[in-house]
Amino acid sequence: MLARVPKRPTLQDVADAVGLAPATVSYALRGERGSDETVARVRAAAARLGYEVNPIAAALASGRSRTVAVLCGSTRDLWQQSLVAALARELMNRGWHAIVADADGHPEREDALLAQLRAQRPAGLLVAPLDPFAEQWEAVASQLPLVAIGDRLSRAPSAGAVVFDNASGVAAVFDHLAELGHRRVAVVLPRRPSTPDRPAERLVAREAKRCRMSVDLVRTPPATADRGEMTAHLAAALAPGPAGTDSPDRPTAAFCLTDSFAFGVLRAARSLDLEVPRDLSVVGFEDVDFADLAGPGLTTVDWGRDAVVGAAVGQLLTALESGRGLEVRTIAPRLVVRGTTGPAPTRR
Amino acid sequence: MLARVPKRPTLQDVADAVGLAPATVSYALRGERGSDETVARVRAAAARLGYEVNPIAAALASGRSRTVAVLCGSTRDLWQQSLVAALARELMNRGWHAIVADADGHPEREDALLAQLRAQRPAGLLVAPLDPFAEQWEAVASQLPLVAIGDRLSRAPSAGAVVFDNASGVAAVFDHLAELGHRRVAVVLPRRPSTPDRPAERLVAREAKRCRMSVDLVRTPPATADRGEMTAHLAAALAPGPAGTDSPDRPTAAFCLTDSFAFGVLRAARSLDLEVPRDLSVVGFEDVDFADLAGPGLTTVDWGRDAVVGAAVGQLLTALESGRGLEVRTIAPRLVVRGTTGPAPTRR
DNA sequence: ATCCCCTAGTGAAGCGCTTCACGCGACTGC
DNA sequence: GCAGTCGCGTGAAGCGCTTCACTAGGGGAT
Repeated sequence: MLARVPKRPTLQDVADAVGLAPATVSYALRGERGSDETVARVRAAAARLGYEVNPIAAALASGRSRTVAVLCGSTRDLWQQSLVAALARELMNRGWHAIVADADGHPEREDALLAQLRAQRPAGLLVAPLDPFAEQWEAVASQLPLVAIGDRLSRAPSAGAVVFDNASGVAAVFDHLAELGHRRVAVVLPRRPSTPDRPAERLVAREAKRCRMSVDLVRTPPATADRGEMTAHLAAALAPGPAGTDSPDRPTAAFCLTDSFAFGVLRAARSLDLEVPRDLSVVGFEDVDFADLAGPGLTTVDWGRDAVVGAAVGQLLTALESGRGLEVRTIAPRLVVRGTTGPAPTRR
Repeated sequence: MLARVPKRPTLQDVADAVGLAPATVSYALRGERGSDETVARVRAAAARLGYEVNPIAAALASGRSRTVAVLCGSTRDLWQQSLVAALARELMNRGWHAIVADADGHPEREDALLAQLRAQRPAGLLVAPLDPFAEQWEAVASQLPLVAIGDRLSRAPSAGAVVFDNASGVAAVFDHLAELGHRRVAVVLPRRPSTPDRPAERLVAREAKRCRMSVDLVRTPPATADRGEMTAHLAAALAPGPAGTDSPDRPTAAFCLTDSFAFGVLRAARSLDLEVPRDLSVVGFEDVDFADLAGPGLTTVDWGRDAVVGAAVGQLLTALESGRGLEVRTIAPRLVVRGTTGPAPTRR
């Protein structure tokens, strides 16, 4: 038989202890009303009794809670995994709670998940890379403060966002590759059937033109448990053309819009017997904590996870606590040159 | 001005719709009572109205919730990060919610975090690697179903656990290294001042003896944002001794009890100009999703994250839903040989 | 001295659900 | 035919908090 759970003190207990009404105690603890002296007495009594408000009761009574829902596209993606962990940590540190969900790579599940999350009556919502074009966001954002991370939600003007200055990031990458003499670069991006003409592609096209480079667009299936498919796909895209032609008849650099893809390219390169960076330069576009952990270190565009998390959580909580409005903030990325980029192989 | 949030239907609304008492509806929706016909009618009405129970009100009234708190030592640890993400996903898929917190590497914060989590009145608790010897677990486990992951909580007999059969994992590693001719191995483990004589160390000592190998115990600071400290520490431990002595006067293999440490060793090796696996073999002891992502692929002991998550969540929810007791389950690890281990360098 | 307003504090009504204790009719067994 | 059961359904009491509407008293302005 389990020991009985010791009963926690309630607001009423504190009220009895100080000889005031529960309402007074409630106001005092939140510092909303009451004389300084009363507030002090109430706080002291609460501390003495070990009282803590029951957030569930508070949420029911007020219709609000100190809980934020975090929804992301897939925690199998390394960047998102690290992002979600950091978001949860930051929320916790600020005295809030996170309930997290991920669509696990199935965008069609988003609706159901969102409903499931909202059933918990979160005070706000943080959404990490999902389909930013979906119509639903408009309805959601009009009811619940929402901050998107990575992309502004084009259909939801009232939502806040923390976006990356992709233009400068992409420009930095192309400059870097151009300097190293690369003239043909594979751009690896996710295969997203639903959103044609993505800004990222236009950006890439523009920068490539500026640097006078040709681009192979490689649309890649997402990282699943079985990475074989992704690797094979990338290997096919990076393999040299028919023998006898000018070597290398293939991109000499790969620019991956996700670090997972970059790791995929590294695997593909190994399977093709291409040495990095001698035969192939590889650039990522995130900065998972461990991009520099293994091998020669991945050259990558660092999105500054901590800055992003700070901006997103800070913005949301400020809006929640002081009613200020949400806005779109831009975080400037930084190119981190490590070991996977080098001079383009010279033609023999 | 925001559009008004459409009022959600309540239990009362459903009751009115079917002409029954709220109590009846409540029982019917949970399938606890009522004739089949009534249950069907109630369910139909609920579906028609788009009714969903308000989990907050339910939690307040019943003192229980479909929420599980997940507490871990540090989501900066790659394994734990991936574990937490998988736990949250699994819980969500089963219709439960996760609220997560991590001590961020500060065991002394655990108490406060636990209090913060428990204030949310979770139905159960999932704790990933933290100090399993702490006394507090006893009190916690006696009040709240708790499943530990990675270590059985020695002070809390009523807690469930999913543990790894470390003995067979460690044995496999030593066999593997012995077969490759290694005679001196560095064992890299976390620096945990408070828990002397850890079983892991005894295990290592026993297996080393069995395989007639000598061991350098390397206690390493945890992976912080600045990985320099860790790398330097490891480099010092792996550097050859004074020149002129029998070469290599250093461990020829490193066995890391955490994959983060393995990546640290890889960095240290690079800084020492040791080639892996020619000069130094490296074995990890986890299997973060991406141990095979970069470089030659890390030889590692695979803890089978999905099996672990399934066992932990399954056990906890079964206990919660059907009142069955908790138990200690053991997951057998698997040695995955990849590219970071090879024959010991021969003495010149 | 009068009026008004402002502040501190309070009573009571919920928030939306669960659950206890009970009424009622139908069924069983003798 | 009658007490004892059993299953269905219900009224009402909370769970612990917030918040509205209000009272009482203490200035300041007039």
